[in-house]
Amino acid sequence: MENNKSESDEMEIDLSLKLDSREEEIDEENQSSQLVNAKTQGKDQELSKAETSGSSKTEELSMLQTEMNKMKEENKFLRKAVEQTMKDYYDLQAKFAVIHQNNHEKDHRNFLSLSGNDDTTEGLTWSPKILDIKNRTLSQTSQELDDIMDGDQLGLSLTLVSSNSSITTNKLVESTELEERKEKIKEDNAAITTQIQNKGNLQGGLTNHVTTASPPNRKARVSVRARCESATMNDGCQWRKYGQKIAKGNPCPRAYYRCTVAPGCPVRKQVQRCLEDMSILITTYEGTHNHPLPVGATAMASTTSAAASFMLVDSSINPLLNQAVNFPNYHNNSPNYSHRIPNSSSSSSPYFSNLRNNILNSSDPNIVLDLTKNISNDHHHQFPFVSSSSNSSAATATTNQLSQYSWMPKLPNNNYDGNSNTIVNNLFTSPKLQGDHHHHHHHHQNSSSNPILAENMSAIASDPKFRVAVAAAISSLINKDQSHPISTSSLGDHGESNGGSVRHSQ
DNA sequence: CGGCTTTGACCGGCGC
DNA sequence: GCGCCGGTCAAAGCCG
Repeated sequence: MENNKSESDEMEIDLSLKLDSREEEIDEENQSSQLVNAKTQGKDQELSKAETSGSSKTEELSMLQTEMNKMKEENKFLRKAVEQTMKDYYDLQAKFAVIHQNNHEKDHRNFLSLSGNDDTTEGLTWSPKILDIKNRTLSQTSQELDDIMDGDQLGLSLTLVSSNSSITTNKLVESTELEERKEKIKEDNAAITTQIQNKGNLQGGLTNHVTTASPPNRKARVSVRARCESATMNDGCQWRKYGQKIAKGNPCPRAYYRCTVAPGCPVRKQVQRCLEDMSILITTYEGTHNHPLPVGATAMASTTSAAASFMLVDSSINPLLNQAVNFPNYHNNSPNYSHRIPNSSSSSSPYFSNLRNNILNSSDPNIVLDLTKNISNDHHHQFPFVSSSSNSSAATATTNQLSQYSWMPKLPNNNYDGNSNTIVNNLFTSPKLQGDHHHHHHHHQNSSSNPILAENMSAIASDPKFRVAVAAAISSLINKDQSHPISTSSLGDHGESNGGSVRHSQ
């Protein structure tokens, strides 16, 4: 652990240096952009020579003021980015500590699994993740790093050596692995630093910070709470009931369904009425579809995807959460989802990282999408809010465009004090609902700290294409990391609430 | 008749 | 080891 300390210090220094250098570069960029603006102004002035000198001065002044405002906002953003980077850095540190601990506690045979897909390869889970960060953010860097990462991703070489060597050798191998991970953490910091390069470019930031989930140790789940009169929600998939039980603590029977869209599809779902409010149907999805899903899947799919992405980023930091995340996923071969979107929403936005941190504090790995909130009563539009199981406070009711989808009933207010991570349904707000907010976002608590970012977020998040893109991106990210798709189905299937014909589940 | 639901039996994990 | 509990199986019955 002392080694850890020294490493941390070392990395901290590295990070700060990188940050400094980045800021310098950014300053240079700002200066150059200023020069460009100045030149533009000069041309403008030439074109309007007829103007009086007084008016041109006024114009120049206002432009300068605008410029200053821009700079201020950029500085704000940069500050946020730095803060976020530091936070990520500490998160990584924590992660490293956990892995370090795991390395000593873990049975060696855990490392003998040939792929990270093995349920027992908890110790390896983070390697592909970091690799992914690297591939996405530092692809332009030296081949050495790629080699390091490749070797680490394989993990196989290490484990084989381990299996054929004495215990002493194993320890050496472990330390080697630790060294590599140490390297990776440094590289990860570099990746985060790279993220700052995209200051002012939200999308770039998103791109860089994306990580992918490692194979969960146990099946992850995404629960959807929605008001529904019928027995099940019409989520666009075909389901076959294979069991029913009365779970302890809830007199309402829990029904078990299996996806029948394709033979052998492992996706299951559980449907149960909420004890506190019988009008609320809790649908829990689990597993990954082994078949293509219709393109139309946007509503539930995107929401659950986003939820999953939060957990996904989360899981990159907290291995414990890794085991629980359910991602909506589409089949690898599905042409509809084969395109890759290099970013996922979650991480670079302060809002999302707050969300992530909230989830991080939760001991409950499951995700709950609460679609029972009312749309109209939210005058203080906020970004997604998560309540964790350790936190008894109910999720703040917010609006959700999802409730406007055909399969969703009209939703009255409901406060939910669940035991899971509850992502309130305004994950993505509709453009319509949001229209007013574009002009008044500075009134909102969360938006006030960074209006530009908030506006960007709003604009992006309100784009339906973005939601589809997020779902596709997540699935591709996940698929890239794993030879077999992570669980997720869930999202995929209900995704096309409009399209699919459900034969029986209801 | 095929596909579905129903429902009691069965199984494995977990805590005591 | 035992009992509880959640989840699944599979036989029987239902339905279009």
